[in-house]
Amino acid sequence: MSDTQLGDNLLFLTDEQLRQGIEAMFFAYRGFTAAPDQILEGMAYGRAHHRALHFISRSQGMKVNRLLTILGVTKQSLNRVLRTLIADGLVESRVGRADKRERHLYLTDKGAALETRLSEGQRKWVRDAYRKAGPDAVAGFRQVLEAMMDGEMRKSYASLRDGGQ
Amino acid sequence: MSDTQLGDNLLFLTDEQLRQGIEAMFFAYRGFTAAPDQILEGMAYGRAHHRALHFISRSQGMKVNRLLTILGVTKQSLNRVLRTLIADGLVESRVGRADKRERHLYLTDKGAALETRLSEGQRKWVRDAYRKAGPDAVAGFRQVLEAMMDGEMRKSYASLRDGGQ
DNA sequence: AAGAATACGTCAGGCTTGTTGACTTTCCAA
DNA sequence: TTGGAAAGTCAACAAGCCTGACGTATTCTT
Repeated sequence: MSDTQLGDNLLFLTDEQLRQGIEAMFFAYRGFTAAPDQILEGMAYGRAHHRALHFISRSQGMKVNRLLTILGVTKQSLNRVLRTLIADGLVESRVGRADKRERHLYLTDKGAALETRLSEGQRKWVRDAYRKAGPDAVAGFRQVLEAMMDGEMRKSYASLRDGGQ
Repeated sequence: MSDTQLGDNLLFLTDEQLRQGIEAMFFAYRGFTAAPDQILEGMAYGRAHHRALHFISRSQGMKVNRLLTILGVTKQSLNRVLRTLIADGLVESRVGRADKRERHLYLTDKGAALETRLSEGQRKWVRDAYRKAGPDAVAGFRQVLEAMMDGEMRKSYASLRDGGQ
């Protein structure tokens, strides 16, 4: 392979390309969170509540500890969010059958309703973007995102995808 | 086109696929910001400072108003950040030559040094992800991200890319 | 020249979300 | 059985964002 060809093949790794990618990620993430944020606004809940609802919905009966790992925050931080969701009757916390230290989290009907409302805005946004970009672009998108996770996150991601507890 | 074929072609738009995309975006964004966050940690600066440094670096002489639009925060919020950066000698604010109401922002050598240090960690992260995924995936990644921005952001994004002021 | 509009800065106060530290309850193993 | 580890809770604090109101300098408009 000649130097010129090598150069051409690696053009997508120039600092300028990387900077553009970084900025694209920044702007896209804002668009990505805008829809649910808007619904949440003035609702006494925030993005943290949305995230908790999303993952509990995704994996009903999930233990607090697993949610902690997935969200990557301290348990104290999660606890405040969880406390309000439980107090407001959106989430139910059941003591573990085998191990009574554990708490298993479930969405109530009310919680599921809000989760659906929040997710639908976001899914619509992503769906429209996917449709515009097309299936091949989406495949690439997913590949790069997966490569961008660190080891722990990739595990969480895979376990959710595969329906693991 | 048969129903089966239609179904196959649109499989990337199922709710499950969209959910996975949403989760991938969430986990990847965390990986994406982890490197600079770690450097910042214990440094009296936060992610907000990094963002300001990044965009000032990208477009030296940028007006406060433009930075405000790009970041999508209130002027009070930006001002707190800017004030400390200027006080610490990382950013210089020069009165506009033509219009003296304007302030043009520049990175000092010290500011540029920190910006480089922060960006390098992030660029390395993105570069490694790009390399793993390959050029075609990166092209798709960029396409989807651009489709995921809203109108205003896409303008900001394009103006930065094209070196506009 | 007078008033409106623009660009920027600042004070005050509030909310969400993250942190650390100290604590209880429960389980398990020496 | 006793001590350590694990799961979860309560309290206090900080970062970072927000809104609202106000102040100042400059420029545009009439």
